[in-house]
Order: sequence, then C-alpha cells, then structure tokens
Amino acid sequence: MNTELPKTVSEPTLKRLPLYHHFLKELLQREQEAVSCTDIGEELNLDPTQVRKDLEAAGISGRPRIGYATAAVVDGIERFLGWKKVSEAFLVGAGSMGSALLGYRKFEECGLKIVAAFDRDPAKVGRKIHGKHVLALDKLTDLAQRMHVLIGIITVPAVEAQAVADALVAGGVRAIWNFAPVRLRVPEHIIVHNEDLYCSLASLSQKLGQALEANPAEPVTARRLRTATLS
Amino acid sequence: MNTELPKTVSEPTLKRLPLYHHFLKELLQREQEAVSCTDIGEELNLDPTQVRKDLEAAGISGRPRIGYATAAVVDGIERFLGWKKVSEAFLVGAGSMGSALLGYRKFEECGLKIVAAFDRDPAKVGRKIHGKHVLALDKLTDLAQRMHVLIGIITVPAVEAQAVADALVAGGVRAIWNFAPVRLRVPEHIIVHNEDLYCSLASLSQKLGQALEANPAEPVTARRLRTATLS
DNA sequence: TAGATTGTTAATCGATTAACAATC
DNA sequence: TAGATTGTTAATCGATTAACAATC
Repeated sequence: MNTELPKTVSEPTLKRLPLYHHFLKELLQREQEAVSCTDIGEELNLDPTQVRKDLEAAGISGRPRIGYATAAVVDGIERFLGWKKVSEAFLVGAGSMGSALLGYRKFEECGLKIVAAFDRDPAKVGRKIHGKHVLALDKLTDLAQRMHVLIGIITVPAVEAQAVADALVAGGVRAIWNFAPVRLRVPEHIIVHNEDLYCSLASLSQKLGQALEANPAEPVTARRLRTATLS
Repeated sequence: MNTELPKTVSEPTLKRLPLYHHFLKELLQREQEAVSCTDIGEELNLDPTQVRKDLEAAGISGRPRIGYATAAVVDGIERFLGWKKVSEAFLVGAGSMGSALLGYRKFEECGLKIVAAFDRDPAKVGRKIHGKHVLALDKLTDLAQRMHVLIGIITVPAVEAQAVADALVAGGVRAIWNFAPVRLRVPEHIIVHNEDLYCSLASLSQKLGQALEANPAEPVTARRLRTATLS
C-alpha cells in the first residue's frame, strides 16, 4: 500500500538542502512567493540543474514558467529532513565543545532536542549548562533506555569516545553525532556521523600550503614587525 | 626546475589522510615499523586499494611484499598536509564555540596556531581565553595585515559573519575556516571551508527519520514513563 | 503565441573498486 | 621459489552538468 520507495538521497544533496532552506526563509520574510532554481543557484553559487535535482530528490516539485512556491519548498525541506518531529538527544561530555553545542538553540528547529548532558566529572554533575542538567555518566545507559532517547552526541576526549559510544548503543540510541576524533566501532544499524575537526582542518591546511607555494607572501621584514607587535 | 606538478588531491582523500596519520602514530608507539594497506583498511573500515591510492596521492610509496614504513608514512602525511610549517590564525567571535576552539591544543600539531581572538563585546576584550588574548574587533584588519596572519576562523553569529569575512580578507588572510551557518562571499583566491553544523545535522536527521520509518521503536507506554522520569 | 522554467533523459566527470602485473 | 603486497591500469559506480522536451 505504501507507494513511497525508500530511495536514498546522496550526502551532498542532504547537505545542500539546509542552504536552500535558509535562503528561502529569507525570501519568505521578504514575501517573495515564488523562486526559480536559477535564483537559488545564483545566491548559493550552485548549478541551477543541481538545485532542481536536489529539490526533486526531496520530493518537491515546481511549475514550469512559474518556478517553485517558496513556502512549499521551505515546508517540503523541513518535512523531508525530518525537522517536523523533534528527536531527543543526550550529549555526553560537558567540556567546552559540549557546552557550546548545548547553547545552540536552533538545533530544536532542526529536529534535535538535547534533553540532558552527561559527564564523568563529579564537579560538573548536578550543575546546569545553558539550561540543561548535567548528569552522572554512569546513569547514561539506563536513562537512555528508559527515556527512549534516539540520538547521542559525543563530545568527550578521544580516548573515552568508544566507551561512551558503547554505553549509548547499549541504551538503545539509533544515531550518534561524534565530535571526538576517532572512528567508532558500532553495530551496523547505528547511524554515525563524524564531525572530526582535524580532518576538516587537514584539508584546509593542505590547500593553504598549495596556495602559498603557488603564490607566496610575507616578506621577512614584515615578519620582524610582527614579532615586535605581539610581544 | 620544479618537477612537482601541482596535481590537486580530492577532498575525500584529504579528509582520510588524518585518519591514517592517527592510526599509524598509534602503531609507532607500539613500535610496529611496517604496515600494509590491508591493515589500515581493516582498522578504519576502508578498501585497501583506496588507502593505497590515497597514500600515493600524498606522494608516499611503499615496497611490495613489505608494506609501508610506518614512520615514513606519518612523516609523509604531515609534510603533505602542511603540518610541518605552522600558520598563524586569528579567531573571530569569542563565544562558546570560539572558546572551545581556542582550547584545542592539538591544532598546533596540525599546522594551525591561533595567536589571538577578537570580539565585539567590550566585556570580553582584554581578557584571556585558554591563554589567548581577546582583542577588539576593530583592530582585526590592521593587525592581520601587520602580522601577516594567513588564516581566519569565524565563530560569530550568522548575521555578522560576512562583515568579519570582509575584514579578514581586507587584512590579507588567505584562508577562512567558517563556523557560521552562512555562505560567505569572498574573492576567488580565498580558500573557504564551511563547518556548518546545521548541514551536518540535517543529514543525520534525515537518515534517522528514514531508519525510524523502516524500523520504528518506542511504544507509547514508554513515552509516558519518560515524561515521568525527567520532570 | 512566445518565452521562461520545470522535468527528464543523456553525457561527462570524478571517485571508488576491481583486476592484474611488477617486485621484493 | 613462492607468496604477499605494492603499483598501475581498467571497470564500475555515482554525482554533476548539459541538452532538450514538456508545460504553464
């Protein structure tokens, strides 16, 4: 009876959809009711055909000659990305990165509600960060199970990440957003997204090196000035 | 005279190299002097041929039957990624995310040295975060210019990001690591890397939604228990 | 009607994977 | 020598881009 085929959508497409969403929300505020792929492409520096393909993948259609109805696209993207029904998450590791994430209020508009944080450090347990309770790490699995929390966010140091992942999986979590610079070993059916800043940085670093090689800068005299300035 | 052709290396490859680096450093500590692509692939769940191709792209070669010399690979990756010569960076936006990044000490091992932070907020200016001075935002361009800083890290709110990018570019920065959820408009020769958490989250969220549709969980009775537990 | 824009199919491009020869 | 592993070329796969028909 279900006509919808579970065609999977490519990662690049999934990451572009929020960009469209963001732009179209702006257009909505300016009360622009229709938009073409060309408009979107120009704003975001993307090929119009690619935009059209992405929207099609998200199940959104427009009308020849008219374009897409702005509100319909916004709504369609939200629905497609699962932003309508918010999932609860536990954040593990209330360090500086964890605390920063606890402060991202817009996550809730993107289907993610962090309901509690966990930390090993007794000094942090019992406190609140950005309005969220910090609980003891050893309660993680049990609470995840009882509360049927679906998402785990890992912001602990690398060495602890695997143990935390195990605890989350034991607690029945279905997806893990991993900020620790390690590859986690988890059962196949668990969705893992790695947010490894060192990997991103590596790519930036390499490109900068290439660019500097091709077109160096910074004469030595300037270097000397620099040292004087900072110290 | 320069035999090296500036063949560009793909983004996926660049992001895998740090993974190899991390694993091989571990092997080094265990004094394992040689390693095969199969070993690496098994550890990181990657195709051995892909590993070999990646290493080749980084200009690293091994020996048939023996494998790769662990130390040589570690060194080769560091050299290739530009981790040997550290570039200085300014971080703009000393909020929670900015502060978190200021605390990442390992960045220096990856070619990135954050030398100062900037913020609009007078209450933050003059203070130190993780040992780095917070300076007034209006000094950004001038200081970047005089110190020949090459990298800018943007951790300000979305609305301010473009202005900050402009200031960084005016200051002569060559690369921008952008954590604000906006697409920046910068001259062509500037390298921009977007670290848009909402885009990453979107992809996670969509996949979770798909997975839940295929295999739902969480009976209503459990939901009720949950509410009782938290409040 | 004419023209702009979507929808859709085909072509291109690039990355991954497979096959196999070279080599220690 | 035999066998394991690299190096390298070919095949596959998937995403992007181009071409063009359909349509309002």
